[in-house]
Amino acid sequence: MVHEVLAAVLRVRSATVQVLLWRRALEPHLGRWSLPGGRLRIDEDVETSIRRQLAEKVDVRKLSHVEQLAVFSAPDRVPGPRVVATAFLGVVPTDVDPDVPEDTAWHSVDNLPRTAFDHRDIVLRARDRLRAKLSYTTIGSALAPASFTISQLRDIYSAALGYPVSATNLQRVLSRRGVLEPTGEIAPPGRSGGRPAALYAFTCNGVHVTDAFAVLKPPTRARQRRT
Amino acid sequence: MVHEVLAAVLRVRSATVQVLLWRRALEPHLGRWSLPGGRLRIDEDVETSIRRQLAEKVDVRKLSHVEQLAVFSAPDRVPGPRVVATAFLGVVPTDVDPDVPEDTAWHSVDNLPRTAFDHRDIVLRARDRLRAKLSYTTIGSALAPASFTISQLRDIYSAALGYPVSATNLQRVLSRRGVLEPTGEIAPPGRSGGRPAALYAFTCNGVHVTDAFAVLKPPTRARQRRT
DNA sequence: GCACGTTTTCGATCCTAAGTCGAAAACTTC
DNA sequence: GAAGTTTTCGACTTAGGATCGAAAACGTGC
Repeated sequence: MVHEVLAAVLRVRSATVQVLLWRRALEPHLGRWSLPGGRLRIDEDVETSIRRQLAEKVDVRKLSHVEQLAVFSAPDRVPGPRVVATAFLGVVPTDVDPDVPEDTAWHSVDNLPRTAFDHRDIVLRARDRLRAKLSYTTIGSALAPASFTISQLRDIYSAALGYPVSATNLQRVLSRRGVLEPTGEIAPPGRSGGRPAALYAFTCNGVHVTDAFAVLKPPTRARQRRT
Repeated sequence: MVHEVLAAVLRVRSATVQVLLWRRALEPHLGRWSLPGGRLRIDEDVETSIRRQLAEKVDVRKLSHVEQLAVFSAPDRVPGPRVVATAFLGVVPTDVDPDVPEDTAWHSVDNLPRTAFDHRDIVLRARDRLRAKLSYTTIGSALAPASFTISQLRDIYSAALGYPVSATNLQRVLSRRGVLEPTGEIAPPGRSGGRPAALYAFTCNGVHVTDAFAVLKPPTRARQRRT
């Protein structure tokens, strides 16, 4: 049984969430758009494999985040011999613009072209995962550049979530969680003036779940009553 | 490449979280405890497969919940030919006690016996997933019986989370979310007296994420400012 | 029958943290 | 210097979880 790895690599650009797709040059589904990936080799685990294939095929070496999404295993998901796929969610920061080959391009996830196989399902699943994780993890740090103004960060969050976000609230929520800190630098004001914005950066390296997002927390003052 | 499906089936019993394991009768790792599961057949997807194998092997037909956990794919995770595993989290309510074969038994996840391969990692991952999901989904309905008192539910949550939970708070949190409702019936008081408890039931069928657990919510009054 | 222990239930209060608003600050261009 | 822009910050409101204690409803023992 063949096992393949696929990745929905997402980024935020021009106020939309985009996914990296490449146009199939072979049957079946010639001309349709599909996710990068390929066969799992015998000597690598799935995460190593997807990182290798992304680096080889589409020149995305500096993904800011990669995580498992789900296994897609419907027997007829691709024509011909059985192929089980492990799908990944990948994230690229807004400021990097990796060179991509001729046959690949970024597409808005809200306006996908004709996709191959079950890849549309995978893309939408990846988008939903990203949105959900913005609430309770530091995955925003994978979307944002190394340093940014609060307005820029608000635009990223707004685009990823699909609705307007308050800059004031965003700053307070992230600051309270201790994942945001000012760099001390100041960004030059825009062409139309306005107060120069302070630059911020995420304090965390990597994406992790924020503690204290959970409900039904453990008791604060350890009363050792028998429940 | 061989693909197998495995399940960490969890339940709460005697104030602990337990997992269903069976004792290997073959080499390698003869005598160690391992997760139920087996090979993926050519004509079934992974979820169909794990449900079939659980029903066949350990007589667990009425799982209250099943979900994908992760893919385990280290090249050397099992000796011999390569085997990639899709791991599942399964849940059984506290009140049912399925017949299990001779060579299987429930073990506390906090005190696991000698386990085979990477199955210990899978069990611990399943436990963590269960704990996290108690916060923001209705997975508690999969742990609990069809009807229960608040005290019983508190004991289930306390055991699953590993720390004492307030019955008052638990009831209010679940009620506010609209997933808990009184059945109208009354449970008989215990041997030592006490006010008889009202019986409750979950209003939801199946496990789903509670909306309104998210932070950075969409604006309530749709101000259409250009953000 | 009545005091006592037990368990459940419910209201009241506290507190943390998110959502909202508006004014002040700091720049631009005209 | 006046007007327009954008950022920043404090103050307030609101929501919802955490905690406490009293009242309710039962049994038991004297």
